[in-house]
Amino acid sequence: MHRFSKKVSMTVVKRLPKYYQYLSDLQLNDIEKISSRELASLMGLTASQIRQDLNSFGGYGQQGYGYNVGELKEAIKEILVLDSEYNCIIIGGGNMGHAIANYERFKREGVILKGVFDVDPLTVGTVVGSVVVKHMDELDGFIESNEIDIAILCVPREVGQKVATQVTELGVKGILNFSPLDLDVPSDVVVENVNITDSLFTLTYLLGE
Amino acid sequence: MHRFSKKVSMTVVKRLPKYYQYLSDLQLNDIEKISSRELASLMGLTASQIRQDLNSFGGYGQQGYGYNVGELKEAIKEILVLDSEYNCIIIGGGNMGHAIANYERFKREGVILKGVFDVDPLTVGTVVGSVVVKHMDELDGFIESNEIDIAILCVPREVGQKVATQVTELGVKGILNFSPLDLDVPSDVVVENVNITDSLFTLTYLLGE
DNA sequence: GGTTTATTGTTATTATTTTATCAAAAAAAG
DNA sequence: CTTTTTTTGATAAAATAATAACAATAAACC
Ligand SMILES: NC(=O)c1ccc[n+]([C@@H]2O[C@H](COP(=O)([O-])OP(=O)(O)OC[C@H]3O[C@@H](n4cnc5c(N)ncnc54)[C@H](O)[C@@H]3O)[C@@H](O)[C@H]2O)c1
Ligand SMILES: NC(=O)c1ccc[n+]([C@@H]2O[C@H](COP(=O)([O-])OP(=O)(O)OC[C@H]3O[C@@H](n4cnc5c(N)ncnc54)[C@H](O)[C@@H]3O)[C@@H](O)[C@H]2O)c1
Repeated sequence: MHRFSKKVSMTVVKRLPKYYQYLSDLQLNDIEKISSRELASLMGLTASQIRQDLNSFGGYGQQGYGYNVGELKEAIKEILVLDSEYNCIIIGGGNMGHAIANYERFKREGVILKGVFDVDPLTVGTVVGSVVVKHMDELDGFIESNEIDIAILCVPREVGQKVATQVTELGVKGILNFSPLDLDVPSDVVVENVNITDSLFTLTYLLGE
Repeated sequence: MHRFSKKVSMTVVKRLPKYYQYLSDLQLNDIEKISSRELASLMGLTASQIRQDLNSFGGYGQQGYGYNVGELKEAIKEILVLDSEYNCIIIGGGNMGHAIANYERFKREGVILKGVFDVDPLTVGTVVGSVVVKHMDELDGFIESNEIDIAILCVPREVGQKVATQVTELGVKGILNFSPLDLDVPSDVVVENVNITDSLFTLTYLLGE
C-alpha cells in the first residue's frame, strides 16, 4: 500500500511526526533548506541519526546543500499517509471525548470528525465539537453508511474492550485508544494507545532521580 | 534519591507503569502469585523480557513459585515514587485542562490538583474539576506558598515555552506537557510530553501499511 | 575551470535491547 | 526423604538502534 519500497523501522516512524512538525514550522518561516546538523540542534537529535533516519526512505538530501524543507516534508507526509482524508468517530462524549472533539488540529490534518457516540441520556443530544452526540444504538447503521476509518475511544476502562470489539466488527480498522487497557483486536486492525497516566508515572520516576 | 541501587534503564522504566497496572488488576482479583510466563501472555510480552526487566532491580521472584503480586507491585510503586504525594497545578483551563482536572485517577495515585490557571477572563472564576480557576497573575504567590511539584501544561503551543519558563523560574521541577512543542528547561527540571497528534499520525501510518 | 568547502549517503563501530538457553533453587509430588 | 516439576536469575546470543567516520558529490568561491 505504501509508495515507499524501503521498509521504515517503527522506531523511525515514531519520530516522523516530530520531523513533520519541525519541517512545517520551518516552512512557515520561509526557510527552504536545512542541513542535518542544523536540524539536529533544533530537534535535539544527532546529525548522524537524522541522516540515517531520512535515508531509510528515499534520498531527499543533496551533498553540499542539505535537505529541501518542502520536499522532505511532503515525503514524510506521504509516508505517514497524511495526504488522504480519514473519517473518524469519537466513542464516549465525556471529558476526553469533548477535548478531542474540540481540537481543531485533527481536521486540519485531514482527520474529519463524523460523529460522537455515548450511552448517557444526558450526553446524547448535546453538541460536542461540531456534531450532535448520538446514542450507541445508532452506531451500526452510522458506521456502515459513513465509511469510518478511525474510532477514537474515550470510554471508561470497563467498557473499552466491548466497544473496541463492536467497532471492529463493524469494519473500523484503526483505533486511537485513550482507555488505560490493552485492546484485543483482529490482526488487520491497528491500535494506537494514548496512556496519559503512564506518562505521569514516568514523570514521577524522573522527579525522584 | 532512589531506594534502588541498580540502575533501571529508561526503556524498562517506560514499561513499569504497565506492569503496575496489570499487577494492580491481578491484586484486585485476589491473585497473589504469577509466573513470568503467565504475565507475559497477559501483557503481550515475552517471559524472558519480563524476567530481564524485573531483574534489573531486586530479586522479587522465586524459583518454582513465580512472583508475589502484592510485593512486586509495591516494589514498582516505590521505584516510580508513587508512594509519595505530589501537588500539581494545571495551566490552561481549556478543553484539555478541563479533561485532566476532572480525571479522578490522578488523585487516587497521589497527584493532588491544587489549582488551575488561565488568562481568559471568561475562564477565570469558573469551576474546573475541584477548584476555581485563578488568573495567571496569581501564579507566583500561589506556587511559592503551595510547594507545587508538577505543572500540567494545557496551553496553546504559542505560549507553551513562555509558561514553562515561568513555572520553572518559580521552582517547579516537573512538567507534564500537552502542547506540541519541545520545551527548553533547566537541566534539573524534567518534562514528559504527551503528544496526541503524534499518536494519531502513527495510526495513519499503520493504517496505510 | 579548478579548488575549496559543505554536507550528504553509506559503511563501520559501538551501545542497547530483546530473545534464547540453562544451571540452580524452590516447591510439589510421591 | 527423594525425585520430579516448575520457574527463576544469570549468562550468552541475536537483533536492533545509535553514533562515528569518511569517501563521494554538489555547491560556492576565486
Ligand atoms: N480525562 C482525562 O484526562 C483522562 C486521562 C487519561 C485517561 N483517560 C481515559 O479516557 C477515558 C475517558 O475518560 P473521561 O475522563 O472522558 O471519562 P468520562 O467519564 O468523562 O467520559 C466517559 C464517557 O463514556 C460514556 N460511556 C460509558 N459507557 C459507554 C459505552 N458503553 N458506550 C459509549 N459511551 C459510553 C459515558 O457516558 C461518558 O460520557 C477513560 O478510559 C479514562 O481512563 C482520561
Ligand atoms: N484538546 C485536545 O484534544 C488536544 C489534543 C492534542 C494536543 N492538545 C494541546 O493541548 C493544549 C491545550 O489544548 P486545548 O484544546 O485545551 O486548547 P484550549 O484553547 O481549549 O485551551 C487553552 C487554554 O489556555 C489558556 N491560555 C492561553 N494563553 C495562556 C497563558 N499565557 N497562560 C495561561 N493560560 C493561557 C486559554 O485561555 C485557554 O483556556 C494545546 O497546546 C493543544 O495543542 C490538545
